[in-house]
Amino acid sequence: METRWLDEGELAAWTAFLEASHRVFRAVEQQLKQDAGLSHPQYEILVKLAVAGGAGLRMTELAESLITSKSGLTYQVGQLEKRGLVTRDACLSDDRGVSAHLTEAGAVALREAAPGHVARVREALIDVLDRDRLAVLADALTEVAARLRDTGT
Amino acid sequence: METRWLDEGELAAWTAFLEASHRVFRAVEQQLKQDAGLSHPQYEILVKLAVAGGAGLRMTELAESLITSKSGLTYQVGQLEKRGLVTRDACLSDDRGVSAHLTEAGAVALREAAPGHVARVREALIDVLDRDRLAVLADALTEVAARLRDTGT
DNA sequence: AAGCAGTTGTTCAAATTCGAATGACTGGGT
DNA sequence: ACCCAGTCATTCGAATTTGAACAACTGCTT
Repeated sequence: METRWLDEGELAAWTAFLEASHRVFRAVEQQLKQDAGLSHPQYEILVKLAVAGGAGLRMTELAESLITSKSGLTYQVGQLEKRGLVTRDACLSDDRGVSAHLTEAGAVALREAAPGHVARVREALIDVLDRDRLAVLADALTEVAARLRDTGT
Repeated sequence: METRWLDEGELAAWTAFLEASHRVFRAVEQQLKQDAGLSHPQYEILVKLAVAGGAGLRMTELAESLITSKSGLTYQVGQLEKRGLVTRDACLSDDRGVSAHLTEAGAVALREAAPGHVARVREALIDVLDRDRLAVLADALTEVAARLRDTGT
């Protein structure tokens, strides 16, 4: 099959996507590490667990929602557990399972980290765009994510 | 200062950005590794060097355009050099400098890898969006990238 | 109730990433 | 000519990531 190369506009879109993603992640990562001593994956784990509430979350659910490998998650949760921000408990309904919970210290750490993180997210992405472009961006990327999610990617 | 939390739309945009980025990178990474035996960073190095042509590129220039650390680049270029896809030569005008060049084998590897890569990029991002949304996306992310570039991030 | 394919989470080794430290060199000012 | 702050690329160790292999368990089927 003949390759359909990217035209000028398409290439610009791809390039911008690459550069923006890298730079935004870098900016966020740096802020969190510096001000809260957390990596972005770690911060995301805390957020997901906070949202989940008392019930906690299974490791697999957590790994899927973070789009990371299971082994990577095991490692990161281990790190957070060492610091006392997270607990791992056996699952009642499924002996194979493990569910992670936010500790009180974890909730505190999240509360303290959140304002600086949100500020950086605004600075790097949200506040750069006007309402309309942001809406289109959200819509477009939601669809992109959804497609890949369904593909099993 | 009082924190300006993200409203519903803003949060949706940030979430979509996170998920889409992760999934797109993952998809691209997987395709390249599987079909061409290259990591995405490695592929990008080959592309930049191909564009640069005979003159090659300084390590620092390369690192900046790839948005990676210099030490990370040294490692990856080392890997490519081992495989004979890239050469490192002393810089004539600056004895500290090193410039990287694409070898004939590197050019071949790139030619062979490109079609599959482009196809995956289309599938994951470009072809998911209509012309208008793609244009807005490109425009928006170009600005996001530019801001962070200027900030030194 | 026994088998079995599939799921769950961890462990392991290998690959990659980063930042700090290093050694070499540049360029301009004195 | 000499110094000195700054740049260049690499090296090093530590942290992180990944996939494959593994052991334990589920729940369906027979």
